[in-house]
Amino acid sequence: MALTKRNSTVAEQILEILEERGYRSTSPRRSLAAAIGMQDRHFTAEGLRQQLPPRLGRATVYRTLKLLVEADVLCRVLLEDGELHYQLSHHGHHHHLLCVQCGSSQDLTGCDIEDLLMSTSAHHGFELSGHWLEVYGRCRDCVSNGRLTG
Amino acid sequence: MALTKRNSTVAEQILEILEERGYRSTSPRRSLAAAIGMQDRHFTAEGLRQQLPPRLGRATVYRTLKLLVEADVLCRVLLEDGELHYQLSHHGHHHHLLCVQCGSSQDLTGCDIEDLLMSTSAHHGFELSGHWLEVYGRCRDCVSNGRLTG
DNA sequence: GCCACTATTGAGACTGTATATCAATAAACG
DNA sequence: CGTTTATTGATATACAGTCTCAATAGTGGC
Repeated sequence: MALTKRNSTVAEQILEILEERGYRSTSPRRSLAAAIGMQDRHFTAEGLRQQLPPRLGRATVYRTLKLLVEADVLCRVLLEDGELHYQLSHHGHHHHLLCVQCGSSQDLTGCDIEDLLMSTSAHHGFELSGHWLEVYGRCRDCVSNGRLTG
Repeated sequence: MALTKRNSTVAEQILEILEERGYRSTSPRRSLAAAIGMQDRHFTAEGLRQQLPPRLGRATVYRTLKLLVEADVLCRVLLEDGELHYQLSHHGHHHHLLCVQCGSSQDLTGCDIEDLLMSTSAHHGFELSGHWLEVYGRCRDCVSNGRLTG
């Protein structure tokens, strides 16, 4: 259900996915989809709302974001300060490397976290059903472009 | 700085740790410490407040909880629904196995998460500075006491 | 014990995020 | 078209947490 760049735009794909799930294609949702397609970073609900016509109600923004998370179009990103952001989801369940300096994020791939958790949980007699992981640090660019750690 | 059960009560140890860090032993803090010592589960700030004399202000509860997290007396626990809880911290930085059925939590030990994250991050040119992990599932007791998955 | 100094408190206002209500509106489809 | 039903948005509300600031209360010195 995740987005795969083909010939259609991100906004079009978002609407398609919603329709596949039985949701109507409405004018507010088209605006939302277009705005989400323009984001190149993770964003907050309120930040997104400011980029939309003011007539679009707050509730609609939050409702739609929730739908899109359920549809795995978006994923939630928890910043180190507790702020909740959203970003396009590309890989089903995955985790993020969040740069605390420039705010960029990359997906954490090539990581056997799931396996490790599964086996460790088993040692505790624990039947694993889910987990939440965010990783904070500095991305390659920020590390090389200057030593400023602030 | 974490708690170690010796001859003194948890409440006494909490106050000692605060004093070591230069904070005064006040009546509200004694109430808070006593109440925290009574918890046998992770708890919310508001939940704790309801167990305290009403004259104890909301701000004081939140302020003290923050102090205790900084002092590593408490750690934060993020439930699957996004609710933030607190519980006594025993092992410095660690993670939790949270039972979604009975609400219990155990510390995740014998897990090389840090090492794995470190090496995987390095592959991405990422300089790791911190992370947040919570694991959800069913504890040993809930798994054996009945097959109900609800 | 008393004083002076300063940390701490708490009432209440405020912020930011998110959800609930519900009448009005607008898709979808025959 | 017209009917049906999802959707919307203004608004109220909820909730978690922080800020302000005058009043209070520890603490250490005497």
